[in-house]
Amino acid sequence: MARTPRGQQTRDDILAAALSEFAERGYQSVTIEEIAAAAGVTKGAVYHWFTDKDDLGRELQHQLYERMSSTAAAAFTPDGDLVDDMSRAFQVWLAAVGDLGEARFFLRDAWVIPALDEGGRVDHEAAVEIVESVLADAVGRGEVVAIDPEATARILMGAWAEATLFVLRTGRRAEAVAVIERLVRALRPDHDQHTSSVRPNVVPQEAPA
Amino acid sequence: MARTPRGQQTRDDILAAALSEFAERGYQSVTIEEIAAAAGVTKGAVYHWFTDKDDLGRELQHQLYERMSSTAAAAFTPDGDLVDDMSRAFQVWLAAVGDLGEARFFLRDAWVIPALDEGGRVDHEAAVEIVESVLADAVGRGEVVAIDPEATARILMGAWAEATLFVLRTGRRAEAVAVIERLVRALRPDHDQHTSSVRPNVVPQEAPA
DNA sequence: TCTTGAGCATACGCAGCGTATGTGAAGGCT
DNA sequence: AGCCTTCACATACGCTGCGTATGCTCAAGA
Repeated sequence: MARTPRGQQTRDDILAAALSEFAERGYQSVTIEEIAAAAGVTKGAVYHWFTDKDDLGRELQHQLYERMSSTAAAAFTPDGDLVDDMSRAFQVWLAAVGDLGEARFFLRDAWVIPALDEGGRVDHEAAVEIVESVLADAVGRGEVVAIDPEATARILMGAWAEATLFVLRTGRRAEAVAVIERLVRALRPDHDQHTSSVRPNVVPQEAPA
Repeated sequence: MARTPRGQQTRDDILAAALSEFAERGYQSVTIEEIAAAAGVTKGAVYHWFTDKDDLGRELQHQLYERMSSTAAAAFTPDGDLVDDMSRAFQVWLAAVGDLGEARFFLRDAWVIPALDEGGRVDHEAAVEIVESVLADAVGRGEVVAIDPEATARILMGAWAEATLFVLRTGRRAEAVAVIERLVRALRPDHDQHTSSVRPNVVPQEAPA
């Protein structure tokens, strides 16, 4: 695809311009020519590097996914506490997310770009599978009640996405984190057996804003 | 708008045809002329009853919302148990939802039809406010831990929507209901009172815009 | 019978996407 | 030193689909 350094530069320019426009005005209402103009090239350049508008959108989705998920996925420790891991992953994710426009493009417009079941959703499916396997492990260790891992993973991702938009819209980050943590904590077994090992009293390392 | 019975009939035909097409192939890829053809009329009839494609889409969204939410909202009893109410509301909602295509149109395409913050989302905002007020009441009664009602309502709605799509895709209704119930149960106060000391893991990050 | 307006059909302009084709510059080949 | 090829775009065009402007038809009053 990208061969010469000059070509790579224009390709990056196009992607950056497209992300900016998409974040500001939404995927549908942005024209190829507008993207080209914002990148300082013409339509031909865009169609040289991308087959069509959806291809460009999918590439951007993939880049955003890489940026946000790579750090978030690292927050899941192999045998760590599920609630801690999820809470940390969510906050790392929040830090990696850009502004509200980018998040809306990433989380909402994502469903419009491919035909909804084509190749563009592989990233999202991969993310679901990560959460799913983490949940399955936790279930296996008895840390979490026996609950369908796939259903739980997908539903949690829905909550996750909505929480992201809420934080970016309102700025009330602590509230959203508290809710997410509370929801994940719900997956722990009931306190009937009340083993003291499940006592996650986390000491704050820094003062919360 | 709709004056004569014949006109009302045509208008209903257009709406029915549009919903069918949207559910099958998605909002964007369906043409006005295709809708008109499916309804047995021409484009002129569609533009006689609706100002544009988005207006038609918004009307359908509103109809679907009415159908699904009217029953679900009735499941919330004035001073009932929150977990029971939410669980019942979710199942009533599931029963009112049509097929997967309709749900995808309703839950996914909804964010594309207006400019995302225009008048089309009033239904969704109203639904959020219902849940929010129910939560606020429950918080006031001490039935639910002190938690931001708006954040909780929105995040729960995200989980709710994802659970709906999961059920319609997989048919595993019981699993999804179990997860939803579990998540709502998480909002109840802990039996042992160590909630107030729990702080989320703090990740260094500047406040978003 | 004539008018009026509601309910649609037909025809058209225009934007925006994708394609087909043209062009200049930077290397290789001989 | 000329030539050719390939990359990296630009230009021009056709086509689709939206919205609009206008024309037609029929039923219900006047």
